[in-house]
Amino acid sequence: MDKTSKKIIDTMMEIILERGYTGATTKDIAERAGINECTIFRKFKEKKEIVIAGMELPQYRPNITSETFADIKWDIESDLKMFMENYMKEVTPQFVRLSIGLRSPQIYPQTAPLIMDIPQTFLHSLTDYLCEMKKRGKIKDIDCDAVAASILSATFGFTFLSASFGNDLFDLERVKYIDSTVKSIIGGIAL
Amino acid sequence: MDKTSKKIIDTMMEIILERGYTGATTKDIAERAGINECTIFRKFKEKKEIVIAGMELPQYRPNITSETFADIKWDIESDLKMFMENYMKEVTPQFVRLSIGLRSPQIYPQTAPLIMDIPQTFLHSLTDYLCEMKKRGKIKDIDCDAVAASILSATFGFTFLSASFGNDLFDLERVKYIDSTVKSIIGGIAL
DNA sequence: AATAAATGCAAGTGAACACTTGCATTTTGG
DNA sequence: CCAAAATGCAAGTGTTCACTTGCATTTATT
Repeated sequence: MDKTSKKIIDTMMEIILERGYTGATTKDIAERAGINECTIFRKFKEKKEIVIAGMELPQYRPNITSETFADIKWDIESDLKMFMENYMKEVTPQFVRLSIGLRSPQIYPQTAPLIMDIPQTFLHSLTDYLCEMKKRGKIKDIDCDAVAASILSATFGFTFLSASFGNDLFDLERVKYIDSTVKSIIGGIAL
Repeated sequence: MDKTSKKIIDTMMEIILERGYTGATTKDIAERAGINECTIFRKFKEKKEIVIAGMELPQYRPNITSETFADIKWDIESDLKMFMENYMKEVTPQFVRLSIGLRSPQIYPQTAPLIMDIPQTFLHSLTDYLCEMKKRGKIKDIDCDAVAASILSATFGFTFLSASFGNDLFDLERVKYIDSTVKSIIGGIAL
């Protein structure tokens, strides 16, 4: 990847974060990247291609695979924290904002699968983990799919809401949120 | 509100669900609504105004106020279910998709406050409720803000993910999800 | 230094879009 | 039935956008 192409991609992603895909005009990109507009089209066949190329860079694609959640200690508290922490480490507010910006009809079909892959991987790893913990007699006889769904939703929901509304909604550190959520789910809040 | 204006709004909202705000051209709207394009501009000063007018209709604005969560029995299980159910009853997948479609730079500043109001109301009501339950000695000595954040995130996260990915991600009924989530949070999953 | 590749520059193209206008026709309400 | 209001129709405006072209200039390679 040459320097100019990289600069174009970075600038495009930057503007998408601010104004979404349709709001990121090639003129804007050129201006902010400090290059000529026609250079963009010498590097990329069309505007779409910039984003697609960007999504292929590790920098813009959270590295969520089953290995992301492989460091399991078979201790429910530290493991759940690990799941949530590693998810949030990769799925940053920036990525969430980016994926919202990518929901333009022009490119959604091509970007959606890449985005959807992430919750799916989390869900499968977590479900497998919970089932194994149940088998080992380390947790109650729960519905693993449903509990995994709760934890994914709580993890994703916090990330999304923080990314969207910032501190206006929650006045809560990530670590504190994870701590409290895991504590509730493990020990319950009832007496 | 006259019939034609209503038809325009409905059609606009329908197309926004499919293709977002910028994807909803006035030509499309006119065509699908079975009216002439210029009629749109006789009813509304500009395209934006259609959406703003739509968002003011109860039909497109979830009715989430503190009263939505007023039916409290002071029983933690049924109350938490009530919170989650009433939220999900109002904040439908359709509304979530709509609010995503409304994230165009052209109208975001004007629609954002309306959308943000909803999680905020939920959060405040739920926090107040948890504090009161704590005071009454009905639940553990928890961090009410943090637990409320978990429950909001879990509720919103499920709604969003279902709206985005449908059954491809979760194969889980809403009722079952709520049941399981509340059960985990109350009783915990640890032995 | 010579050559080739990358980039700048300026102008432009065609399409799509929001929005307008003037006038004919239909619908509505008293 | 009649007047006023609402809508249709057809054509058009100006702007913005993605994308192009031809040529000059700079940068990198050998």
